[in-house]
Parts: sequence; C-alpha cells; structure tokens
Amino acid sequence: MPATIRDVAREAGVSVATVSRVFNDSGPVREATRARILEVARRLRFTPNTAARSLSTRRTQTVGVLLPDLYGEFFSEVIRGIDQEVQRHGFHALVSSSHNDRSEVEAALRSMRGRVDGLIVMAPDVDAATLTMNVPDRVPLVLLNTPLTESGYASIDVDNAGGARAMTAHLLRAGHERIAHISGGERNHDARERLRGYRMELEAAGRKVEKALLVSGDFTESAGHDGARALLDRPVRPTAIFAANDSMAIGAMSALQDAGVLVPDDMAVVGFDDIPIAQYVNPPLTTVRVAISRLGARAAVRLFQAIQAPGNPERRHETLSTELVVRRSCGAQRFTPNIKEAVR
Amino acid sequence: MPATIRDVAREAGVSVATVSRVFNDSGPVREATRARILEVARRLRFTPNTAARSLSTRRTQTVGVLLPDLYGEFFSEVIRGIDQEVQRHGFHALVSSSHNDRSEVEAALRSMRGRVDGLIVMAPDVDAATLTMNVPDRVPLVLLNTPLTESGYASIDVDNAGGARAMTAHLLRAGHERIAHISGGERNHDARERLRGYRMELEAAGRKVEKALLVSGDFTESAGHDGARALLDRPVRPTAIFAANDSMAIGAMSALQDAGVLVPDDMAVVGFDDIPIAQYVNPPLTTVRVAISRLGARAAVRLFQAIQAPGNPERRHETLSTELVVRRSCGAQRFTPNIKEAVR
DNA sequence: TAACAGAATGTAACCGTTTCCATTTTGGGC
DNA sequence: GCCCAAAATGGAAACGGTTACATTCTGTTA
Repeated sequence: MPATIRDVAREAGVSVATVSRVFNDSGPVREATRARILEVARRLRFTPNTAARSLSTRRTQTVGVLLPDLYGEFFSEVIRGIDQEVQRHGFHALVSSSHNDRSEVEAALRSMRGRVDGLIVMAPDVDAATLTMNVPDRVPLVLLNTPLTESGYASIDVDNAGGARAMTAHLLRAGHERIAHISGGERNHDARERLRGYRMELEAAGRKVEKALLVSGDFTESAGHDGARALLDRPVRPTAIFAANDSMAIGAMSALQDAGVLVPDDMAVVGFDDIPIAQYVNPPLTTVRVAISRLGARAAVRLFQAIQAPGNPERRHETLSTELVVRRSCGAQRFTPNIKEAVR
Repeated sequence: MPATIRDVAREAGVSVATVSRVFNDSGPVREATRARILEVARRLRFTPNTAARSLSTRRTQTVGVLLPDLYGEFFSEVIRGIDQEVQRHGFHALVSSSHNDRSEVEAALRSMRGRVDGLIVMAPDVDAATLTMNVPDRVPLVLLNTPLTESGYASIDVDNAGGARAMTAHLLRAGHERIAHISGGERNHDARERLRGYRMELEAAGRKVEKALLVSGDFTESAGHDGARALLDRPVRPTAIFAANDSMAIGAMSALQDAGVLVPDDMAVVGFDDIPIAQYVNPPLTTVRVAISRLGARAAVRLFQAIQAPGNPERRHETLSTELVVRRSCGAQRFTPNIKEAVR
C-alpha cells in the first residue's frame, strides 16, 4: 500500500496542507520544513496519487491524441512531434489510433471525456457537429489535416494544394504533355487537396484535366503499383505520373520496372511527403517535402497555448509550408539548378 | 459544470448507489429503475468522472507504453498492434516515446506511476534493477525486445537470431563466399541478436567471421548507405551484404547503385523486417519477415492476462517466429522453389 | 515592549465515485 | 393474510489529494 500525503504529514510532524504546498510549490514553506518533508517523502517512497489530484483540481496533465488508421512513416512522425512537446510540458499523451469512420471517432472522443485536458484530432472526415457533440466545451481542441479549416476550430494542415501545384508546375516546365495523377482517395482530406492543387495548376497553364489520366488509390504501395499498371493499359500513356504520396510513387515505379518502362527516361514518377526512404530508392524520388513531425509538434504547441490561456481561443487555421525536392525520378533536375526549391 | 452521479440520483429519485450499480452492472436493479436512470443520465449528459472512479477503485483502465526512439514503420506497427488489443478491452494507451538511455526510461516509468494498470516496455538496454526500482510491484509488466529474457519478467521478442541464421544459411547455400553484415549497433538488443545469428550460422558452416566484413550501423537508411560504401572501399569486396534491417538494406542498395555495382548480379543485398516497401524497391528485397504488429498485440494480450489474473505471474519469455522471404535482391530464388520458406 | 504585518502552518470541506452494510420491497408458498 | 428468503434500494464511509480560510509564528517598528 503506497504512502499517502497523510503518512508523510504525520511522519514529518506537519499538516497535509504543508506537504501539498511543498509538492506543488504553492504557498510559502520554511526551508527547513521543506527539506524535512522531502526527506520523509523519499524515505516513504511517496508519490502523489494522480487520481486524487485530478479529482480535486479537475486537471489531468494529459492530452488525447486521436489518429486515423494511417500509414507507417507518417504515423510515427506525427506522434514523435506531439510527444516531444507533451513531455516538455510534463504532460502525458493518451493515444488512440485507427479511427476511420465517424462512429469510431465519436466513440473514441467520448471515451476520452474527462481523461484529458485537451485533444489533438486527426480525422480525415469529421464534421463540426460530431466534434461539438462529443467534446465538452471547456476542452481545447486542435485539428490536424481536416477539411474543417474555416469551422472556427484551431486547426493545422499541410499546404497540400500548394505543394501539388509546385510539383505539377515543375513537371509542366519539364515539358510533360500528359501528367497522370494517382490520388489518395475521395474521402481523405490530404488526398483531395493534392488532387485540387494538381488540377489548379493544370488549369492555370491552360491544360485540360483528362479523366484518362486520373486513378484513385489509397496511399499504399500496392495502390501505387496497381494505379501505374492501369495507366499503362490505357490507350495513350502518360509521360509522367504524379502519385499523391511517396509510398504510391514507389509502388508505381515498381510496376513500371516490371513492365520494362524506364524511369525517368520513358516516364517520370514523382511523389509527395519525402519519407526518409525516398532519396534511397532507385532512381531517387522527386517529391514534396512535408515536415511531418513539425506538424505534430506545432499542434501540441498550440494546444498548450489554449490549455494555459483558457478563454483565449485563438481558433485560426494554420498551414505548414512544403518544399519541392527535385531528385532523379523526374528526369528534370536541369530545370532547377539548386536541389531544393522553396514553395511559398 | 458536468452532471454528477448525485444529480442523476436526485433527478431519478434514487440513491447514488443505485445509479452506480446501473453504470457498472454491479448488483441487481429493477428494469424500470434502470431505464429511468439511463434516461435521466442521457438527458443530463452524465459521464462518470474518471478521476473519482479511479480514486475509489484504484484502477485506471489505462496501460502505459514506453518506446525507444524508433524508426518509422516499426514504431507505428507496434503501436497499432497494442492499440488494437487495448481498445478491445475498453482500455486506453498512455504512450511515451523516444526514451533511449536509462535515466530517460526511469523518468518515464516514474511519471507513469499511478496512472496505469500495467506497462509495456520496449527498451533496448534496460536492466532488471531499473525496472524493479521504478515500477511498483503490483503493476504488471511486459517487456518487448529486451535482453532480459531470463530475468523473471514476462517478455516477448522476435526470433532475431533464428531469422538471421536462416538468412545467412540461404546466402551460403547460394554459394556466397564473403557475406558482409551491416549491424544495428552494439547497444541494441535486436541488433546484437541478429549479429549473433549471422555469426552462429557462419561458424556452424565452418566459416570464419571476418572483421573486414563487419560494419556497424544504426538501422537508418543513411547508415546502410555509408556501411555499403565502407565495404566497397575495403581490399576484398563481399559477394553479399546482409543488413540488419530493411532500411539499411535499401540504403546499401542505393550506395551500390551509385557505385555502378549491380544488385544482385555483382553483389547480393538482403535485409530484415519485411517492411511494406521491401517488395517494391528495385530489385525487390529478400528479407526476413517479422510480424511487428503481432508483437505489439501479443504484448497487450499477455499484459491483460496479468492485469486480470493478479498473483498469476506467467513470467516466461516468448519468442515470435520469423519467416524468410526470398525476392530478387539476393539473386538466389532458384534455391528455394517456393517464395517463402518457414523458419522454425 | 506592545502592536502589527506578513510569513508559515493548520483545519476541514470538497472533488465524484464505489462499496459495505443495513433497510425496505417483493413475490411466492403456506 | 402471514412469513420469509431473495431482490432491490439506501446511507454513509472511504479513496487521497487541494485549497479557502483561520490560526499561530516571526521580526520589525513605534
């Protein structure tokens, strides 16, 4: 049975209030008293009971993190970024992953009720109503990569559209006539935005967006593989494939390889994200760099601002810039003398 | 101010004890009463206060997960496996990552004290003393991929040595004379075990383990790249490179590619882990499959056994088998007619 | 040296549950 | 209609902290 604050108080010959003051640095305590209390506490292996503490303070020192069923690299980088900030604040992270549809998100949100002082929610398709219904008003919330950029919630996302535009522009500049796009699916926010950027840039250049050059995937290597195969079988082949993420780009390159199509000579392939492996595949992948862990860290920073300054909403939307990284898979480094080209 | 159990009791005209019984399914409650209470609870948006509940029950419905600073794929897969089981039990996962040295692990363990009903600890180099000092006796513990296999703790790890032996045997069978190994570093348990398996098999085959064929890395692509470069510069080149994980293998292939060395014709390259991307690199990577998410899930399963049956330690060590996956990068599929060869 | 402000400490209520034990209801069997 | 076991419910004491407020020490000033 662990020691309680009362045990420490009795043993040190003081009241519980004084012990509490020592452990929370609240109110004045004579130095000698403090030392005696700390000594007794150490001897008794006293650790304040978290449940009792949060019951009376109504704070948990914990932030909730809700993540969709996401893929490899991205997942771990987001957590790493969040966790880093969370630890810096002496908080803890309650992580719940693999929530895809609305009902799962609702259940997860509800199950965290009362356990957390704030929430970071990454949900590809969540609506404002679901959030207001399932999150108590006084719990600060930061949204990650959601479509709710104008909903009055604090939110952060990556400049997907801008990155996709820059990539498309790069391919156009390289003279590509038929740029195909393997998208990440209809229901995913990032996927939609990347597709939008691709469209926008083509239209800005006076090109038509051809249905025959669009394939829908799901961000996995195998989707990229299948997408590329499908494109190869179409009557007119694209000259470049722009996959909505690196995993799919790598899957696509593999399919082209199998079909004897040389990258980048016969066809260019580019991705999005700049996962660590991107520069080590063959040929090294031209892509759009996204500082994923910064996304997580930034979300945590903003969450703590909200937690520490209640009533000060600061509910604006924030966009993290991306960076075009030109490697060999696009066959066009000649158009960008420096290896990186900042976007925005 | 959220509704409390007393509000519900008053509104429903019963005592708090009865409301509690309804919400915990403890003790009998007349159906009509139950319905009335649930109706009131819904109307008042009552959610039991977690802190109060754990203060009174001494249970938190939470398991702690301590992870080292690990890399991409592995990290997310472990969490996925754990989280899946955790959710099945209606529990939550308190995740803390990026703990490398002993003192960080200690701090993290201590900070979780009282917040969790059990712990899953993945620590590459942690000793039994650190654990016993920092984890209360009554908190069940499951160790993941640690050297403490015989320490009287419940533990699980991957059959690293067995997998490495199988891979080495495969390369020997393919006629390789000089098999190099890029290891994952001295301080990492998995790395040491994989190196041990490589050594063991070579010795079993009557070969000498040559210093000149060993390079030390850290599981990153860039370490693989640098490791391969170093091997290329040595007086006698290896005929095959066995990297301690896939990321390093991919880094190594990239270095060979840059040096104009053909894989697998001039040199074979193989890895370990079978990350999703392995089959899509060029050439597809021969590797050892590890069901990472099963590792996490299994750890959670065993932890829940311990949580639910206290006093029933079940502290044995458990090993997850691996599977040799032969693809093109070893240039030796001819030796194994079927694409996969079970190990153990 | 008395008065007094401010520092140091103590007292006890409160946070919202669970649960032990006591009390009241209920439904048969007679 | 009475008795009684079982079912249903209630009362109140924990659980272990925090904190508002009261009280007791200090050291300083007049």
